[in-house]
Amino acid sequence: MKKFPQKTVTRTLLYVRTLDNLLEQGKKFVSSWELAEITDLTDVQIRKDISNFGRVGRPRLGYEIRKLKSILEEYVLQHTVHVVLFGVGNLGSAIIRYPGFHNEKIKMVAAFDVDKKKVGKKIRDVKIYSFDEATKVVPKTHAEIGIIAVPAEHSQETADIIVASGLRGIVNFTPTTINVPKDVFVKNIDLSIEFLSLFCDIQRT
Amino acid sequence: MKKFPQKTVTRTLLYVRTLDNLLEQGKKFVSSWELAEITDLTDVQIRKDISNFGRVGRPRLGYEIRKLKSILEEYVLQHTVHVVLFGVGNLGSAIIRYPGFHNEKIKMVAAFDVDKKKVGKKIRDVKIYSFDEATKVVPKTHAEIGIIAVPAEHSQETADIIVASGLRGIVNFTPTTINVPKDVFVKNIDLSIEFLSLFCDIQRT
DNA sequence: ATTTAATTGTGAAATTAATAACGATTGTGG
DNA sequence: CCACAATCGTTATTAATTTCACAATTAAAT
Ligand SMILES: NC(=O)c1ccc[n+]([C@@H]2O[C@H](COP(=O)([O-])OP(=O)(O)OC[C@H]3O[C@@H](n4cnc5c(N)ncnc54)[C@H](O)[C@@H]3O)[C@@H](O)[C@H]2O)c1
Ligand SMILES: NC(=O)c1ccc[n+]([C@@H]2O[C@H](COP(=O)([O-])OP(=O)(O)OC[C@H]3O[C@@H](n4cnc5c(N)ncnc54)[C@H](O)[C@@H]3O)[C@@H](O)[C@H]2O)c1
Repeated sequence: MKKFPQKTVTRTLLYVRTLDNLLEQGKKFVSSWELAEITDLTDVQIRKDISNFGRVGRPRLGYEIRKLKSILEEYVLQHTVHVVLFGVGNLGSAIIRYPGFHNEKIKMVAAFDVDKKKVGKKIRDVKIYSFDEATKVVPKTHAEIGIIAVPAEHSQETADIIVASGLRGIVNFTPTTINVPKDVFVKNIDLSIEFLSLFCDIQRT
Repeated sequence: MKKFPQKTVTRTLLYVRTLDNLLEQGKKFVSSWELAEITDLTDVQIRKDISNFGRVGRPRLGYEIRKLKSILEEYVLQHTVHVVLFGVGNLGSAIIRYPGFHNEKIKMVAAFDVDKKKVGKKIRDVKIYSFDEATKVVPKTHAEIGIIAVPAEHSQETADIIVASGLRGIVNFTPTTINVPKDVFVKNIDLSIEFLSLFCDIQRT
């Protein structure tokens, strides 16, 4: 896999999502300008991003949606991502029920909780295991990413279990920074910070 | 409010969160190096960010935590942010119950749903109103930010209601791009894209 | 009082990302 | 078949951000 600007990767995933929608609407071609309208970016930005993946557009017509989508996916979506969830509380339950995590792109394959009342249950075909079973169960699921949705004070021990289970990616919803070996990638999603930074944007105008 | 690099603002909010924790632990001083360890950034980055707000550190000792915190907050946390929620489903219910949205920094003040069974109920002291009441209720709450947590196909109409209610900020959890006037700020949180981009990071190593 | 070592603060360099400018291509209509 | 206008793709330019190098400061040790 060649390496592209990090931002390009994120936007490319947005393009794929958009192209999916356009396909559903029965459209065949789309121009960089139209994509810019939909995604709230600029047409130049979009052409620049796409140019990373080769010459795929046709002057006067734009991009053939199906073709563009398949080329982009080749670079950013080689195969299904399998995720496991740690902490089936308020947030975890919502995530486990999210249809966006039960499709051909992302599949949730197992969940873990310390609460004995939850262990053994199933939500949306996802079985809930005890935390102790993680290092044994996770490898069998072929998961690549673990989600941390436990109380903040247990985020580090959960991260340790995730690492011990062999996962290389973590999405951390707790408002804490976790320590992991440097070959493990962490994406922190701190909702409070998102809201506060948006508020700063508003104030500064 | 002066304007600082956008990235600096986000990190500053992270520093404030970290300083809060250190204070709770009873610490008095912290060095840029220690902050770097905790936040997983570099010490230079941290000093550079802080230098935007004046000379606050002391060589040989580091930063006095209480003082640093109060200076940073002066720039990024003038007062409580009030938020209202649209869509009290799986995700919305989790958010409404999140303690992080019921403190002196962020306060959820109202929720809205079209489901008659939910309207009139209360979760965590937050009353659920009907969508029709939004333009009347929201202004009374002094809210600044609206959250979109309705099914994706209703995101645009919800955005329209939020704008009509006079809010200048939107946090959009649906996997769609919404159209709003240019003086309204939108923060899109697309979990699927977060997961997929993390997966790209993993693959590229 | 002087030295030393740790630590901050900052201008300059390097990197990364976005924007602009413009040439190249090609479907369309005459 | 030719001119035209729309659209892509690429190179150059500018802007934002991070990293580097090092001077300035000062608490602590002697
Ligand atoms: N609720 C939200 O909308 C929201 C939003 C942003 C961030 N968060 C963060 O997500 C995390 C979970 O939030 P929540 O509202 O779902 O909390 P919750 O208390 O509802 O759920 C926590 C779950 O983790 C399990 N758990 C408890 N102790 C555990 C341990 N030691 N190890 C493993 N699992 C344990 C509990 O059994 C429970 O099922 C918290 O850190 C919170 O700060 C929540
Ligand atoms: N569940 C998750 O963890 C999750 C994660 C990421 C994104 N999302 C997105 O968040 C949104 C909500 O997800 P969810 O799982 O809570 O869905 P949900 O179906 O559980 O909840 C949707 C809520 O919105 C209300 N609603 C329905 N139609 C409405 C309308 N026209 N106007 C206003 N409200 C309406 C419903 O009554 C319901 O309470 C979706 O767009 C989803 O894609 C959800």
